[in-house]
This record gives sequence, structure tokens and C-alpha cells, in this order.
Amino acid sequence: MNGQSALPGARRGGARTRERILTEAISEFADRGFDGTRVDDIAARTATTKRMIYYYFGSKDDLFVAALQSVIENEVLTAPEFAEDPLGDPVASVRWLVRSTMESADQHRERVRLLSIANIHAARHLTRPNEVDRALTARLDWFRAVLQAGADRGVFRIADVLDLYLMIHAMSDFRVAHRASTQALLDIDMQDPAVRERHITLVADMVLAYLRP
Amino acid sequence: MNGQSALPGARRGGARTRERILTEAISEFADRGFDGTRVDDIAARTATTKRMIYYYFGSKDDLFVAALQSVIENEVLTAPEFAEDPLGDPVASVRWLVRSTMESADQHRERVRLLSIANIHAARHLTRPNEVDRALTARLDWFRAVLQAGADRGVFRIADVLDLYLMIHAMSDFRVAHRASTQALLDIDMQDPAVRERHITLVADMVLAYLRP
DNA sequence: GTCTATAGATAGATAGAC
DNA sequence: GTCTATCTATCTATAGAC
Repeated sequence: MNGQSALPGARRGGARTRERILTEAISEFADRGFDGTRVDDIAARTATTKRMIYYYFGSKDDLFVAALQSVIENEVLTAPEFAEDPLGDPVASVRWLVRSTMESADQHRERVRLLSIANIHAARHLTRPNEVDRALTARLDWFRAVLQAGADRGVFRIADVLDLYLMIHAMSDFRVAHRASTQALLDIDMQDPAVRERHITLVADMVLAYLRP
Repeated sequence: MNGQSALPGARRGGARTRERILTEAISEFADRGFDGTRVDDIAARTATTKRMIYYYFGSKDDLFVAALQSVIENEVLTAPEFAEDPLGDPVASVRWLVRSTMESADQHRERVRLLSIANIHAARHLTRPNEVDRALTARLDWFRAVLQAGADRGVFRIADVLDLYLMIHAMSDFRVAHRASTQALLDIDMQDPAVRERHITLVADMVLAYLRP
């Protein structure tokens, strides 16, 4: 809008640079962990220099905070809309939740790995933006309504929605975060789509069997 | 105790030094991750110097390999003997397996964290000593016999022993490895013994409900 | 087996011009 | 907003005496 840095072209250029840095940072952090990642390497993978990383993000820590927040937001915001009416078929709704959670973990490998890395550092990089908070609350509310509808109709027993949600996520994330050791110790290939389908069915069956009155 | 290096006193002293290094390495690696750990810091926590770490372990990588192997062996070797006869009560046997797996993860926090860290680095540090292999095989054989006994008696359906074992471990390890983020995101305190008991019951109920024909 | 001292490389972060 | 050049600290690993 003026002759200096606020021009649309400059702003777009800046935004693109910032985004490219963030993209490469996510990839490097996910592959090498926080301390294993070199700021120089991230810069080398972008079209710019290291100086821009500090210009936009201030520090390596803050860059990781931004990377973690980005992948979480991205997963939450691209999550499929609830395909099932919580007042419709409770069994189909639970199956849908399990499938979408497990497929989402598989598709957002970097979110799973970054969260795992953040936990090693006591999650000091973890923030919870309002958008994420809202999406999480909405998801839990939906799940609660599903369980309530099932209980009202006598097809589900009473269950703790938070604990169930936690365990579904535990099994989903573990498949991605512990891929290497599971291959080495149990010889299970979690990248195999057939194995994934088998696990989706297993987890859905476990949850539904638990919920049966 | 003596003048030279081959005397028993020296051997014991050396073994103690090596063990002290390993103990502190496990603690530091578990707290800070592989690249976040400083060899100097490990040395500072022992009664010796950094030089001894290289004398005994050769490199930081090999020290991590030894640390990971040590915590895995330690957990496997201190695991409780099968308290249940696989040909006895299948339901009680499954409950016992779930409880001992989940309590073991809680008690061997460093094993869980080191394995999580190893997975970030594609498990390149993970070895599988014969002793661990034998214990794992014995455990799976026992679980398979339990499932078979249950099926024979018509109280269990046919199930994949490996997948079930995997999911029990997923839920056990996740509780420890993702403690920080679960506290932040879902406000669940997994260090609370009451919560642990709730989760042990939940997981056992899920598995047993799934197994019901 | 244990120590002091240090090599050699590289990390995160910044100065300052344009 | 972007670049080159560089500071300062620190890291893994080793040399070499005892």
C-alpha cells in the first residue's frame, strides 16, 4: 500500500518465505528431533538464508513452537467433518471416529512425530491455540453425544468419554511414532495398508465390544 | 586396593565405574533425548571423567545403544513371572497380562522414553539381544496359549495374538511417553495412581470385551 | 584405568549493509 | 526483507602422561 515493505508483492514474498521456512523446519524437526536439527540445514533447504529464520521466528525454540502449532492446526483444520449424525447410528459413529482418528495419524506423520519429540522435552513447546481448543472440544462433545445416544437406546453402557478418546489416540499415534521399533521387535509393518485396515478394524471392534452393555 | 589393572579390586572398580556411567547416561538420555544430552554432563554426574566414557563405550552413539539395551533387558529380566497358568482361568490371565504390562511401563519410565527417542532416530540404536528375544517369545507363547485355552473353552473368540499384544503395549507406553501433552491437551494426570488403576481396568475390559465370542 | 589438556569442527545467534 | 560475514560458545572426541 506504500513504497516500502507493505507492498502486496513484498508481503506475499515475505509470507512465502516464512511459509517455506516453516515447511522445511517441520520436515527437519520431524526427521531429526529438536536438538538433532540444524538451523543451517533448514536454511539450506529453503531459497533463503539462516538470517531469515531468526528474522521471522526469533529463535530455534520459537521455530519449533511454530512448527508444532502448525502441524496440529493443520491436522485439526483438515479433519473431515463429522460424517455421522451423533443422534443417528451410535455404532456407525464410533466406527467412523476410530477410522478417521487412525487414518489422520497415518496421514499426519509429522504431527505425530513432532508431538512425540515435544513430549521428550516435557511439552514445553506445546501451545493450545483457541482454534485447536475449539476443534478438540467440538470433537469431544460430538463423541459424548454419540455415547449418550447409544446409552439412551440401551446399545451402549456408560463410559468415560475422555479415557476412551485417549486410548483411541494412543493406539493411533503409537502406530506412527513407534513404527521402527515395532518392525524390529514384533516384525509388524505398520506402513502396509492391509495392516492399517486390520488395526482400524481391531480398534473399532475393541471399543465397540467395550461399549456393549 | 592394588597396584595394577588386572587385580580383582581394579576389576570391581572398573565395573563399578562403567555401571555408574551407564546409570547416569540412562537418566540423561531419558530426560534430554539423544542430541540434547551432553557427554560432559554425564561425566559430571559420575565420580570420573569424560575420558572414561570413551574408554568404556567408544562413542556417544554406542553409549546410547548400551543404555537402551540396558533398560530393555532390565525391564524384561525383572518382569514378574507369569502369575497365571495359561491353562487355568483365561480371563484372569488376560487381566494379569494387561496389569503387569501397564504397571511395568509405569515403573520403567526410562525404558519407555529411551525407546521413544530411539524411534525418532529410526531405531538405529535398537539391538535385540538373545535374552530379550527369548523373553519376548516366551511372553507371546504364553499369551497365545491363554487365547487358545479360552477359545477351546468357548469363552474367547479367535484373535491375532501379535496385534492384541501390540495394542496393549501401545496404550501402556503412550501413558508414559505422552504424559506431558495429555496433561496439557486433555487435562488427564497419568501420574495419579487412581488414574492408572482406572486405565488398567479400562484396557483389560476393552481386551476382554473384544475377546468375548 | 584414570587423569589433564586440547584439538577440530560446528552450533545458535547477531552485526550491519542495502 | 534480504544478504554476507562473523562472534562466541560449546560439542564430540582424542593425545598423552601416569
